[in-house]
Amino acid sequence: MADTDLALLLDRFMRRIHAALHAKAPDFDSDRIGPGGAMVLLTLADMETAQMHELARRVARDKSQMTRVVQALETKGMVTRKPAPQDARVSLISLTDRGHTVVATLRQVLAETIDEILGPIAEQEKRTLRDLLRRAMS
Amino acid sequence: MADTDLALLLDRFMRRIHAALHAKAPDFDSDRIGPGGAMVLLTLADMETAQMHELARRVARDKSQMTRVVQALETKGMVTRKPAPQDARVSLISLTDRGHTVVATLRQVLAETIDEILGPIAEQEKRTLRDLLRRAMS
DNA sequence: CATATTTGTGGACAAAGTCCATTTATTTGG
DNA sequence: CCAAATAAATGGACTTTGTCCACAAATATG
Repeated sequence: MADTDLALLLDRFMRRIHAALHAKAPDFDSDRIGPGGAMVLLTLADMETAQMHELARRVARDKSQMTRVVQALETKGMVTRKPAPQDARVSLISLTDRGHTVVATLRQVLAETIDEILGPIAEQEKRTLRDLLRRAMS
Repeated sequence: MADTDLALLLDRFMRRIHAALHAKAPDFDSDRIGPGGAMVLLTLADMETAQMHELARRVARDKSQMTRVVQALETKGMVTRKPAPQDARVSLISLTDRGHTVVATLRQVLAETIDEILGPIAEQEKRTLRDLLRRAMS
């Protein structure tokens, strides 16, 4: 029942992350990847290659919006899109070299930011937190 | 370093919550409170009465946007705004009876939703999760 | 008391999200 | 084997959120 608070906490957490990124990352922001683009890039880094609808499902965004986000990332040279051999309907998205570079710096800034936010809790607990979320979100 | 994943996990979590609310809550949605409005209402329920800028800080939104959100909630009869006695600049926001009712149903739906999402993890662990977040977010 | 600072509001614009229709491929079941 | 259903991706049109800036009014400060 007090689970309700979780929503507030999560919301605040995400917003703090975004605010911090916005404030501290000139690189990140000069590329004009938004939070949306960033999530897609990070997800792609995990998946190596993905179809649009997989991607949309994973980051929980509308597929039409995913089209636009990916298009934006493509014109910035961070992802490529090529047709799948077995199924002509699907496009396979993957990171370019530039994309990987961006992900690397993005990860670094993100890690710093999250570390700051998670200052009050111990190293061990962070691991617990991550594991719990991972299990819940799988 | 692998903290990075946390951002993805949190993002997915929040989006799942929003999607679920959007899908399952006719009440919630017929009132046309958005996610933003909902967060404000929940926060207000915790604070009992709050100044605009406090509220804005707590839910991590721009103050000008907070103005608009609160105005919207006010015209829906969920919050009231009255000038503070000691300082004529500030308005004190608080929930109306209707606001409390909405918060109650909102909490219920939210709790269900989160419970579904957190299905994979145990009761005890949920408590841990909540505590960790609360400590980090304070 | 002049000057900063704080609080809230509003305008104008940019970004994100939502819903619906459409096109092109692929399955499916009769 | 082929109509009909389904799936993948895109685009249009619109609403909601978010951001940045300027400003008015009240209060704090030196």
